[in-house]
Order: sequence, then structure tokens, then C-alpha cells
Amino acid sequence: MNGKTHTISELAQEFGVTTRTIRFYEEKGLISPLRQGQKRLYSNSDRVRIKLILRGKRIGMSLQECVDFIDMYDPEHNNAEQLRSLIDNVKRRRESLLQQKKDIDDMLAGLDEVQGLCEESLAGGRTRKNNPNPEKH
Amino acid sequence: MNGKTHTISELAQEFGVTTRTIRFYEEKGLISPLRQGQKRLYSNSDRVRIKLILRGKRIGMSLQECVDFIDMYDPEHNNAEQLRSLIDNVKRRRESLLQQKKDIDDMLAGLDEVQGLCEESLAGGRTRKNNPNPEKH
DNA sequence: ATTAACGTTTACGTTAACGTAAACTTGCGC
DNA sequence: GCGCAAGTTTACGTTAACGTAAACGTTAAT
Repeated sequence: MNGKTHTISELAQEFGVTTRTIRFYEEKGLISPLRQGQKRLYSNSDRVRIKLILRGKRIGMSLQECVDFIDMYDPEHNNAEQLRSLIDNVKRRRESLLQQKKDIDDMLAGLDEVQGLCEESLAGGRTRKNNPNPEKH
Repeated sequence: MNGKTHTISELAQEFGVTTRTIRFYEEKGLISPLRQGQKRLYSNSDRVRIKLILRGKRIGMSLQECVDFIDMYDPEHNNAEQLRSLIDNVKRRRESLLQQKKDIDDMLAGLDEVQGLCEESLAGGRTRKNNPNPEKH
């Protein structure tokens, strides 16, 4: 079940990061590529982990949070105790993500408004009556 | 038109941050509260700015990005040049936010899956035809 | 008047997440 | 063999976003 492998610079290229970054993730225990002599060989599962890490980072997670998150998919689900704890964890994460979605929606609404004002101002710089936006200050 | 003002500890309390954090934001030019003698007096607009900053932080923005974002609402929209640049900026931000939403939705889907597996494993740990989770002996 | 609870400035410390540089080794194209 | 590109380790540097501590001022109650 061992598919294609990748060099570090291939992955760096693919994800738009430096090799230093990838080695740093290994240093922190987020990935563990095989070695062929001294050189690192990245499996597809390594690739996916990096992808998940970067996805986490895009929404503002720390590397530690990324690991915690990824480890949920790959659980050492021994006993019921741990399972229940994991479910709690999942619930907290979901709450947090939903809050983030809400934040994003609010910001998107703000952007719409700003853009509207801009375009209006560009189009009819003088033809408008007065401030149609009772928002801030 | 000057409403209620707040002390630094009131705001720190309200937002669940330390006073150091609020002073730090001022140090970085993100807010500029008035003074009454030596003491800072925070207006409601200061309060809102802090709220917006923290919202930005929740979705992983840096403080600088937060400022940039907030300043969009409060534009020095002088000439058409600047307006067009602002619109471009808005568009880029929107793209980024939409990507983040996508990331979040993917993660939420992952969480659903994990939780499903957990609950299944908890509920039918013995009543299932066969152990869906291969333990080691 | 003293203490307590708040505020202030100044300044050094800390953590995360890499950047950057130096000094190797290794495979390969000529 | 030689150079060169791509890999490696080691180690110090950097930036953001605060934490933490010291030393001090100011009001309000005891």
C-alpha cells in the first residue's frame, strides 16, 4: 500500500512554503517522514498531514491545535472514558468553529457594505442625497 | 453626542482580556482613548474597535490585518484611485474569508464524522455483529 | 494617616513559528 | 574527477503579541 513518495522541495513547492517550514513541522513532531539514507521521503499520508496543518493555520489555529485536531481523526480510542472525552473535545471545537463562521459572515457583510459605498461613490459621486449608512461612531 | 465612558478594567473584564492587552493595542496605535488627567477614558467607539480587533483575532488575523480591516469601514476615501484600490482590497479579503469558510466547513464535516464514529463505538461496543474497531491482543 | 484598590510608566522576559546563514554530504551530468 | 544542485545538521536571529515585575501616583474608605 505504499504509493508515490515526494521530496521535501516538491512538497514545499506544492504548498507554497519553504523546506525550513516542513523540517520545522517534523522537528515539532507533526510529521515523521521516512528516510532513504539521510534524505527524507514523504509519503502521501505525510502530504495529507501537511495539508491539514496548513488548513488549520489558515483559520488561525496554532500548530499545537492543528495536531490536536488531526489526532482526532486518528484516535487511540481505547476506552469509553477517552471516547467521551474526545466527543467533548469535538463539541468544543465545533462551537469554536461555528463562532468563527459567524465572525466571518459578519465581516463579509461589512465588506459588502463598504464595497457598495465605494461603488456608489465612484458612480454618482455627487448625485446622492446623503449618508444612507447609520452604522458607526 | 458623548455617551458613557469606560475604565480600562471594565473593558478588560467585558472582553476577557488583561489591561496589558488593551494598553498594548493603544501602544500599537489601534485605539486612542482620551485622558482624564493620567487615566484613560474609553468611549464607546473605542469599545467597538476593541470588539472588532478581537473578532479579527478569533479568525486568525494579525493585529495589523485587524487595523487594515477596520480602517476599511472608516475610509479616507479621497480620490477614485484610492476607492478602486480599496475595492480591490475588499475583494481580496472576501476571497480569503470565503476560503476560510470552506476550510471551516470541511473541518466541521470531519468533526461530524469523528463524533459519529465515537458514538457508534460507545453505543454498540458489544451489541454489534462484529467489532468495528480492531483492538490488539 | 494609613491602607487598599485602582491606575500609570518603564522595561525586561517569553513563546510560537519560522528566517537565515554556515558548513557539510550526496548523487549526476559532463 | 569536478562542479553543481539539492539535500542535510546546527545554531543563532527575528517578529508578533503579549506576560510579568518594579516603582510610582490618586482617590476613597477606615
